[in-house]
Amino acid sequence: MFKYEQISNEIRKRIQEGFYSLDEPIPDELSLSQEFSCSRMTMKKALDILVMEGLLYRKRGHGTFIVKSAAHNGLVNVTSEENLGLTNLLKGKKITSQIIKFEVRFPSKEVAAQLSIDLTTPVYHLIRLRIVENEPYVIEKTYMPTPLIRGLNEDVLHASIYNHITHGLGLTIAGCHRKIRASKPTELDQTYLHCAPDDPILEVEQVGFLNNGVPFEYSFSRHRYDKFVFTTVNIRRNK
Amino acid sequence: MFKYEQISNEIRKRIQEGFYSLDEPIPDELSLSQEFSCSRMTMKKALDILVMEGLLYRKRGHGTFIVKSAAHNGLVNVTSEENLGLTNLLKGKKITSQIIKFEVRFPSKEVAAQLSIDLTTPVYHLIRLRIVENEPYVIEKTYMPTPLIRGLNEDVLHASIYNHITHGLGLTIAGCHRKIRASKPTELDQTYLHCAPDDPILEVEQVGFLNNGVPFEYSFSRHRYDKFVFTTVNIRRNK
DNA sequence: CAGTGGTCTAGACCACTAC
DNA sequence: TAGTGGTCTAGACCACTGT
Repeated sequence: MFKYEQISNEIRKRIQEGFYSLDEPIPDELSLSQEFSCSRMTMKKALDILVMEGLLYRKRGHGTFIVKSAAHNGLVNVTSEENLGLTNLLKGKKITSQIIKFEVRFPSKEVAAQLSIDLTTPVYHLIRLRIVENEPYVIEKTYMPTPLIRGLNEDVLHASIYNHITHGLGLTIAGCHRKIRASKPTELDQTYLHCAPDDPILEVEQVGFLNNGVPFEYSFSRHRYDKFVFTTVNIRRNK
Repeated sequence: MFKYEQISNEIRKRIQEGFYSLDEPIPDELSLSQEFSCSRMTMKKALDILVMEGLLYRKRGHGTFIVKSAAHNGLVNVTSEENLGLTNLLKGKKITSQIIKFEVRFPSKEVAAQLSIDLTTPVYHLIRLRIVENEPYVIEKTYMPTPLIRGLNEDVLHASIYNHITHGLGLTIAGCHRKIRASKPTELDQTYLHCAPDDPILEVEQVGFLNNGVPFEYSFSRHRYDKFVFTTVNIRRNK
């Protein structure tokens, strides 16, 4: 735990508890760096985190302020933009998986391109239905390079692939690129998600990559439209 | 234009032009800071930008590498996460707007809460159909506080509200919070977007806020499912 | 061990804002 | 003019990786 993390955690707590007034700037960077016994650069880095989280904004020559819409509702979009897999997102709920397909294949051109592998590297091709509290939520179609994601078996597929990758294989997930769109339900969707022919689907196409920049999964997740919403926080970079 | 921006632009150009090998790390931070005659902190900040853009990744104790999936396709998701309005997104295309509703009202509880105003502050309530090259693309329902967004008129509504806010009013847009979901088409959607009763809609609920943290718009944009896809890049924060 | 990136410091000057 | 945040420096030590 680094100093700037400790400091930003402390200030986040203060914001949430109403320690600072909403109508005035919080103390300036110099004062705060003295209070926390750190340099101004470290203070700035701590505040940077809260700015990125949408809790604070800065006004040059004026001060640093609390974003009102972040303080007035209880949500406080702390560390949005996670991608830990459904199992970790819905902790506490009973999640099960039905395996619809579990094969090894050569990749199509498209899949090979997305995974940065050649056409002769086998990939897992798997389709899972994810069920939350006995209700179908999402169908995931996933491609993963077999040399990278070893030891995949039915036990893993019934639990959490992400936990297998991070804990079982010791790999570190760095992030993902996503495309989000609306789509009409396919036959597969209707069968497994129990949705009507006119129920829309929220589809997320995703390339996940590791710590070392290697793509490890290319997936299409098709979500029931009444069960999912994707939230993003966009902050403009400093001009 | 700051030094770290110049440097990150130069390195981005190099990556895109294949100046650096994909199999080796790019030069280390000390060498680069010497090449660009800057401190290591500034070099780090320049590289930070490219890491956030998904072009580079770092491996502690090893070096800084180019993300293969970013180099091998021409897309190179540079400065993703923009929110400049349709007019600026689709530059070069002919965009027109049909005004469906343009009223001033007192806000509902929900709208007032999202805009951080009280129930007695009037808001613009407007609905626009945005048409690209003579095809309907999206219906936008927007609420904006009248004291904040002054000078709204039909000319502005037919052009670009975002440009009015930034150039006309001299305000600076800082970012937005978005919720993205799939939805069934309403009567309004079907009428104006010319979509079938079973065509899904991609809805984006958005609170936009200014430089000074004040929310300036609360909107629902309903997109034709065959015209839009939302792209996000998620990078895990340094652990 | 040497080489890398990650953090942190104690200053400096600049740009912008309000008074 | 005084106070703020934004940038930048020249160094330091630490954590991690490979040989």
